[in-house]
Amino acid sequence: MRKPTIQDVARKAGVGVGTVSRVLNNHPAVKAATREGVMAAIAALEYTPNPHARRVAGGRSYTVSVMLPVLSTEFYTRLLSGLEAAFQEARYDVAIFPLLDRSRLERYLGSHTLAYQADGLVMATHDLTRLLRDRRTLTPQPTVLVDAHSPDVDCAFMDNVTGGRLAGEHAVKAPGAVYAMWVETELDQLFPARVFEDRRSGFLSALDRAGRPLATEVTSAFDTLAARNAAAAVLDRAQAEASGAPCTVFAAADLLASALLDEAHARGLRPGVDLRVIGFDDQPWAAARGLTTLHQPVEGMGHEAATLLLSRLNGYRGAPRARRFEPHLVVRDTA
Amino acid sequence: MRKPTIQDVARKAGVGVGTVSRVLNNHPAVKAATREGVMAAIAALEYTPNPHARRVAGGRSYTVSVMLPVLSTEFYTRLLSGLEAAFQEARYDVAIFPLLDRSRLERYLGSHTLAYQADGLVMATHDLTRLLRDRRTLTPQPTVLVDAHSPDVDCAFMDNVTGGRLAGEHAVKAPGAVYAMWVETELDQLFPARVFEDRRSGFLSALDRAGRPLATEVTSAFDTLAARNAAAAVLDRAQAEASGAPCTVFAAADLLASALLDEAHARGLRPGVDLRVIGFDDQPWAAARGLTTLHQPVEGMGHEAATLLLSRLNGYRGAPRARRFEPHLVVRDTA
DNA sequence: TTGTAGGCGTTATCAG
DNA sequence: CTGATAACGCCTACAA
Repeated sequence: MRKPTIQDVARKAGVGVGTVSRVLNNHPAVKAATREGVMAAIAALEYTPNPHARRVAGGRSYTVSVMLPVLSTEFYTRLLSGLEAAFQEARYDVAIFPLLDRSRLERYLGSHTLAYQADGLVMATHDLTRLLRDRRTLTPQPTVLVDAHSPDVDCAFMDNVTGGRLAGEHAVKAPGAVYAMWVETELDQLFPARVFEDRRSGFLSALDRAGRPLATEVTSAFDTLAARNAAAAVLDRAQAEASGAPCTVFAAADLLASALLDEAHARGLRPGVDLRVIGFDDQPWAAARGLTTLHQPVEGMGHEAATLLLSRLNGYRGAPRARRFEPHLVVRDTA
Repeated sequence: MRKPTIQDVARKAGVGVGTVSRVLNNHPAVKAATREGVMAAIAALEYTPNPHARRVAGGRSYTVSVMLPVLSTEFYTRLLSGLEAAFQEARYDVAIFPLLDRSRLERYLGSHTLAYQADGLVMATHDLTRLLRDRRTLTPQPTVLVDAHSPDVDCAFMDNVTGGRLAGEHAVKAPGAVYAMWVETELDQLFPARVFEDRRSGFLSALDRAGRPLATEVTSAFDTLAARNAAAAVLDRAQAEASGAPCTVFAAADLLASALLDEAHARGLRPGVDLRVIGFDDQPWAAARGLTTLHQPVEGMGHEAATLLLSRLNGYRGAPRARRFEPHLVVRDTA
């Protein structure tokens, strides 16, 4: 029960291996009839080309590596979906390298897999290009950044400043006082990121432009309990300072908004009536709870990053390209 | 600046490629002097063997695949460390496949990487052997289960029943009432796991053997806020039912124990004096907070799983082996 | 448009 | 012990 090889396919289809190879790499110069015969043989034998042999033969391995921080947050799940969809379409496999901690990074740097296996590399959130270059652990291979940007390489990133600005512009449409809840800057010192700083600066600029002050802002860890406490703190302030119009609270992540909704509910406050809430992320449950929030085209960003890399793999030479993605406001019941 | 090949090394060392290959695979039949010369050449050239070529020629790629559920919990980080350490020692690379959702599983099943790249497969927590066999997506390759068990394949697993029992035996050493906090059964229906059921059955059997009743038990989601609420519920009960002796609470996960400690503190209760707390996991912070808890040799389990797989890869044929690992109680201040 | 042959970097076999 | 040399599965000229 050996795995079938290109030889087997050629024999079965009654053609030469060269022809099989051509249909595999859909080379144009193959007669339609021949192609179909080969395809049939491939299907019959359940043949899959051996990527290692492909790689050795001088070509490519049709796999790319993706390095990203901790998985399991919705953002990275969606990002991975976007990337994988695009790569799969182009018949590329993806190898995942989660950067759980520093030692793992070291391990990857010395890894054969990173150095050899992949035809290209996508790095999410953290720009490690310089690090990799210094270590010269890998033959320079096409690289693309996603959810991060650098002038040196292709990148696809989310414009969190714009996201914050959109939230701010929506917030000031109502007369009440404005509050905000932020997330503490990233946990891991090794890989600083600045999404929340960006959201904040966009938000503040919008308020500023409207001549509106920010009443109070609180910062919370990215965890449900901390969020609930922060929500309570905000509502304490808001209720103490209550003027006529309902206040607006911008929660810079839906996790925070969820806690705020819970806390408001516990206090008998009706979101959308007694207070306005604007979230950020548009998590799956947001629609059900009527949360007005910012939707990020995360899959789209992943897809675009993959496309950028694929174009390089197909030989594109040119200056680094930057693709910016904008969140958009989804207005629902809470604001 | 082409990457050096085995040819380059052979030339530089003044030997044949066969010899270089032998030292690479540390074949015994190489004179020490020759070996050193080759090693020197390898170092000088910064040569690294091309795993794809190895695969094509010799049949093995020196990489293994690891399929596991969501990363980012401490347990899996430690598990991965144990696995990676052992594999790295044997000069194997590891490819990680996070099973974030069902669609991703489908994707993996059709993946070249899973089918070709790996010489072996380790599956954590979920036994997907049957699924893979049915799909026959891959040439049957050596497989090992870790944190799960099955009579059909090698496995290394944690004995949670024993862990629960140890907690129970420690709990009944003191006279007060006994309470327990459990974690809701796993979120994802696709991959049911039963760690908490096991911990519970061990715990209950110990109480039973000691002729002691369980006063009250509560179940919580695996999340800090839910845990805090559950902790409050337990303490409400405990304070209402208070007898003379301090009660004992077994929190089946340190996440729960942490919330319990917080809630106790908020109520002015002194752990270790006014109530006893036993956790489970021995998370990094447990020592600092003086938490009595169960330590699991997670890295050891990972290491052993890797060792089992490596022995298969080295040709071991024999009945499936099961390696059981036991948590042990770490007694600190809280109980 | 297609088949044949050489080569990719290693391992494995087989003489010496 | 070691050096040739034939695979390994595929791609890519080159020739037909």
